[in-house]
Amino acid sequence: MGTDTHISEHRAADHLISVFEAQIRSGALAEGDMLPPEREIVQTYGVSRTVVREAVLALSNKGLVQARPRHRPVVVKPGYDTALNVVQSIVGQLLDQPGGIRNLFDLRIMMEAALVREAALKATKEDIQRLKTALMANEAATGNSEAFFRTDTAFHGVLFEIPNNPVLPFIHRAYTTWLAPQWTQMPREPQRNQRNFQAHKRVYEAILHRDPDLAEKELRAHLAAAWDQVCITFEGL
Amino acid sequence: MGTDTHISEHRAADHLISVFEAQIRSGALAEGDMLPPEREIVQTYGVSRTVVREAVLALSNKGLVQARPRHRPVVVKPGYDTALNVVQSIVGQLLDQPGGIRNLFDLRIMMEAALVREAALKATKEDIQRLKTALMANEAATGNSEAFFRTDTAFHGVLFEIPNNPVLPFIHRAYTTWLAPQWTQMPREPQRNQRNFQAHKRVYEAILHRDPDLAEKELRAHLAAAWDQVCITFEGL
DNA sequence: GAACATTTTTTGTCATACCAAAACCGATCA
DNA sequence: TGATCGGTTTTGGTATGACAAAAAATGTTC
Repeated sequence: MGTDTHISEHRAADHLISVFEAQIRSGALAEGDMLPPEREIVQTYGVSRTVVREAVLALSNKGLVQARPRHRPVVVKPGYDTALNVVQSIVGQLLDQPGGIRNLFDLRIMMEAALVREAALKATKEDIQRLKTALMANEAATGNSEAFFRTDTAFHGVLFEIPNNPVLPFIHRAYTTWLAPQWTQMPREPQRNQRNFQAHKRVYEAILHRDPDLAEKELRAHLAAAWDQVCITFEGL
Repeated sequence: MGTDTHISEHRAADHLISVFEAQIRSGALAEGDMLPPEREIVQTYGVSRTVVREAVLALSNKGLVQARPRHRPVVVKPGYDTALNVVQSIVGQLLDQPGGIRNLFDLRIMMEAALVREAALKATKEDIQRLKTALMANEAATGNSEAFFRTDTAFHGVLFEIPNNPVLPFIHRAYTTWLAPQWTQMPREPQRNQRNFQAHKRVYEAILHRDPDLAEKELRAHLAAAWDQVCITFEGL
């Protein structure tokens, strides 16, 4: 019931954390800056090194600073790049849930179906040109499974870029960085690559003809086939 | 495994972290169990309390244990609930980006447009009944802005439940828990509530008539109006 | 001015100590 | 018997000091 957030009680580190977080967000600590040495923070804020280290560690885990061992922590502006790491760990957790793979895959289908609809309705000439370029690269790579995988994700990536919403490429990156390790070890015969390319081509042509229903249909068929591949590869369903 | 940043150099805490993480995932440490006392871990693994505390803190930040001050950390199985907190912080970061509000709102429009399409095509009788119940509660609350907000999100929540994908309600919760604080302080005259309810009703009826195109159109109109409200409330665009 | 050797910082880790809150336990009392 | 109350033990939060090793800063030599 009680959705936690009982931050009621106070640890000394929490204060330090919020102080630095504010300094980072306000720009007092710019990106690339280094945090002061631990002993200096100790003197400045009158706390023990224990607390300082705890606070810095928390900032590091929050992604606000990047702390390599034996190096001073470096400030990183919170943004899409820093968020990516966290999202990836989230995706990992979601995948561990029962049916996680299927659920995330379904979600991807839903999102990408919506994407091709939008693309069919609102893609600019430049968008379509980029799609075509990606498609041609995809075709050229049907013989090389490794290269085909790259051009495959690139083609889908263009779809995520069309709505001009930076959150979408972000999601795509989070998804593919999970996918990549699993996908690459799947057997990919050239004939299957050829079939996938043809599917991409049909989606592209539906977008070209400004037919959202057809684009969605082709996209869903393509991803359903991809899911079958996944199923065959990982017996676990 | 090392989904994290750089596995380059070794901190002593990293070992402990992976040990406990393995124990949690394998079930050796079940949900609700408490981690051993720090001093016991010290003796077991032959490291200092500094390292133990650092490891526990990291586990806590990872969401694998829930550590209230002065209490023993309690093991939590990674799942949707634990992931929620992290996602909320991510959403916060994304909102801080330039145009973040607009981008996330657009994303929501896109997702929910896809949702009502699916609902119009595949909603069961039970789904439609739940939608109707939520709609009626919504209508009954047009006079009370606070209650209307609750029934409003509940109605949209039902939409996220229809595809039977637990990730979708998860996303909805992450979205609304951000939205709630901002939304509630918006002025909501009953007349505006009435208009929002009518919009909900039109979406519902489109789903009832199995008309995905109309459902999407009504949903987009509804959310576009909602965005105008947001714009009016927060000058910052 | 560049390559090398040396000194100083700074982090990572350990050990110890103390306080206060929590948990534990036994005695008391209804 | 069972609940309550008080004190004792455990345990987490913090402080302090120390040391090794790596990094950074400095100086030295060619």
